[in-house]
Amino acid sequence: MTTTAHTGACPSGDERVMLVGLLFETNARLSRALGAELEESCDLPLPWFDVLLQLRRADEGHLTMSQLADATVHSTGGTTRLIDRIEAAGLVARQSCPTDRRAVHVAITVQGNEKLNEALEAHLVHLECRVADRLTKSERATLTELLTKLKGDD
Amino acid sequence: MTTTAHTGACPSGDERVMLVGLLFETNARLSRALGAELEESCDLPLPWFDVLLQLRRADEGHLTMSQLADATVHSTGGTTRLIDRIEAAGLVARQSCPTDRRAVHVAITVQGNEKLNEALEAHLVHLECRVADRLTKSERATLTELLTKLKGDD
DNA sequence: GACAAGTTATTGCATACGCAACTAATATGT
DNA sequence: ACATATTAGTTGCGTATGCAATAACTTGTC
Repeated sequence: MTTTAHTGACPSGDERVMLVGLLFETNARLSRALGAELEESCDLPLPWFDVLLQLRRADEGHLTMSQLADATVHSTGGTTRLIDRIEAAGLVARQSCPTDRRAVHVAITVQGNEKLNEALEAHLVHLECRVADRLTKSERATLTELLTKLKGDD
Repeated sequence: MTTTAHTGACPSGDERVMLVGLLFETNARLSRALGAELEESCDLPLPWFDVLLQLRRADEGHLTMSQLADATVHSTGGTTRLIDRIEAAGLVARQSCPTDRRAVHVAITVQGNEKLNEALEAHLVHLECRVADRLTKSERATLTELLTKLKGDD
């Protein structure tokens, strides 16, 4: 009797299973490529870029650690360490929240803003080859719509 | 003079930047949720599930380490350790390749096959809520098509 | 106003992963 | 044929991250 096998009639090729597999793979390849390119051109890790972007988009110009953790889909513990590193590099600053002494506001610094501008400029170039050359504007709109639905609210 | 700022006219809201951000976020939330559910119901980490799935889909019933690394989008070093763990659990087996003595074939074991069947069954239930409830069959087909284009060949 | 229960952030610990260096085997070019 | 280049896999090392426990604070209830 052999110790291995590759039979099995289970739906390993099921359309939905394939779809999420494809989503995971596409994300992995794209984030790997874009992350390497961003690191190469700007010396900025992708997770740092994500943090800076979330902060710039924030209404008041700052977010709490929890909000940032949720926005970047990290644990709060991971976010603490991530912000530690970005803050040590001078790109963001922690500030005490005036209305809740447990909370910490994270804001982007002037230096962080400059870095983000530089990174966005490079990122857009990379996106040209990796995204715009592969999907038309209307396909991108459709994809945005479908991903928004898929993401859900949780 | 303040040390922080949140101004900046750069295209942080650019349609393409938003799209890849959405892709990353959707992937993170979905893989976190599905991974936790799979771990909960089958005690199987998502990366292990991915490996087993890739092996079952492989033509000959086995893949080399390099093929597996590419299929799962990991480094070869990471794949070595990953297979170490899955092999220690008895779900896959390394075999020497008859035609190339550098290469190692990885095959799914009987036990791995059973585990995969169990996991697929559970996974399909989870996909029902997380995917099928959010996208119609035709939307899923469109999404598959767009992601395939976006993934590219690299 | 005091206490219980929930929330916010940080820390210790464990682990998974990538990179670069290395070894072994194979392919290529002259 | 032999030297060189290429490829396959493993290992050492560094690091990023999640989980669970903890401390500080807030909120709701009586």
